[in-house]
Amino acid sequence: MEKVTFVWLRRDLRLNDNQALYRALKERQAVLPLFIFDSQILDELEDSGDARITFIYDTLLDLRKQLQEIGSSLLVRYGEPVEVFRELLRFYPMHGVFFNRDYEPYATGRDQQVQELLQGHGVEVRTFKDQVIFEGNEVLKQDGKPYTVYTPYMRKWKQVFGDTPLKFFEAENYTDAYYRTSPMDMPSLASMGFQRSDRAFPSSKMDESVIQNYHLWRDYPAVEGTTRLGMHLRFGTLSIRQAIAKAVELNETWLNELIWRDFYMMILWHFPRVVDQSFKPAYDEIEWRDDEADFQAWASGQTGYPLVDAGMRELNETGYMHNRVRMVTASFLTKHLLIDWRWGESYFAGQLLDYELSSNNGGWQWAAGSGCDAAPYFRIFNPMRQAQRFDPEGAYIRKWVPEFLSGNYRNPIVDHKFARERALDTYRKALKK
DNA sequence: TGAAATGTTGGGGCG
DNA sequence: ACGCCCCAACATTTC
Repeated sequence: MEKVTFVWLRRDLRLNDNQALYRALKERQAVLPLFIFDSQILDELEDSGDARITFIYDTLLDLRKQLQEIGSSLLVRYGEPVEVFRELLRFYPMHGVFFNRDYEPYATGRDQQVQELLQGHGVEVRTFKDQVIFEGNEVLKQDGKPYTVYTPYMRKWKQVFGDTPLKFFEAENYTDAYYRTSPMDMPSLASMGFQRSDRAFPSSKMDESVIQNYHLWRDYPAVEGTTRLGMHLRFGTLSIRQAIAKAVELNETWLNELIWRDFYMMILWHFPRVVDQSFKPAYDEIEWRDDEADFQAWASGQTGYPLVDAGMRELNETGYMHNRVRMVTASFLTKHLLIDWRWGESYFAGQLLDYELSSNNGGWQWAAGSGCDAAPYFRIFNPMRQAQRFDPEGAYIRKWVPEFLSGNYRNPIVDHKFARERALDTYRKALKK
């Protein structure tokens, strides 16, 4: 049996412009892509109908089909990755395992264990940069330390990026290097404890007119003015390099948003404690109210503030929320209701199809004021004013909170002026300690 | 990638 | 013609 080189796919679910796959195909023979449904991650999910699992599953079916058309296949397993590799070592003579680096704390620990296991068996492991343009140590301040403020980071990022065109990892010409095999079975969704979801997923195609007008329309939730590509960047069904190239060509504002993505991934990699601690430690002195009933009202879109409720209902029904509204709902939970940002972050993590730990954590800590380069604590969104400015016709609110106009809408859960002053008092008290 | 409170200015009504 | 007041509009400060 010939020696196989595995390419372990994780958050890079595509066959083209995928650095690990490209390098394996170019440098090796008998390359077999592998995906592992990580039971450590899946078992933590609360909803057995989680649409993201269906999305991954259907994406894998599609990749397997593409691979079968060229005489290869996709190996899919369910379990703890270290155990899966231990088993694969018994069945396959391995030449190597290639994969793209992941920067989350859980993933780095897991990948380290896998690497040790494989190297202990004499299998070469090679890892690559693929899901970001610049990794944590590639954009640093003069003093060699990481940036913790976005704007100077963004300037340096652009300086390092320069003006040479991006190189893509075009793999089409190397299909002979795939492992020849008959079609392989995949574990069923049911066998992993999941049911199929019928939720609609956004397209991974980049809409040029949306990108061109991004700076004009991105703040209006009633308008289809954002790209909705977050999910595809999360799972790698769109390459970040393709997106960056398009942004450089068409829209600076969108480019800056993509740089936020690198920024927050870099922050998470350098400061993994932000996963459960405030970037600014003083903010962990805040006496959160943590009121369960208020949290439920917020989560279910029953706060009596139409823009907040519209956002939460959009999230609950579609798995998506417009970015402007994410800021408003997050500000409302942390400031008006004085509920710990971790509660909100965790709720978004469970609902958002495009959920990405680094960005979600960064965004929540930004809203709560606890993050690096966060909004100062006294910057409190007025949900009525935000609605006036960004949904002036009320089209977004009408769509998600139809009873707002018919007069059956509930009273606000808390008075704005009162909640604002309560938040200021509570934050002030914690921060002057 | 705020909003509210406070300060300043200037036009117009009016005695 | 002038001073006074009101208040909108804008600017600055404060949270």
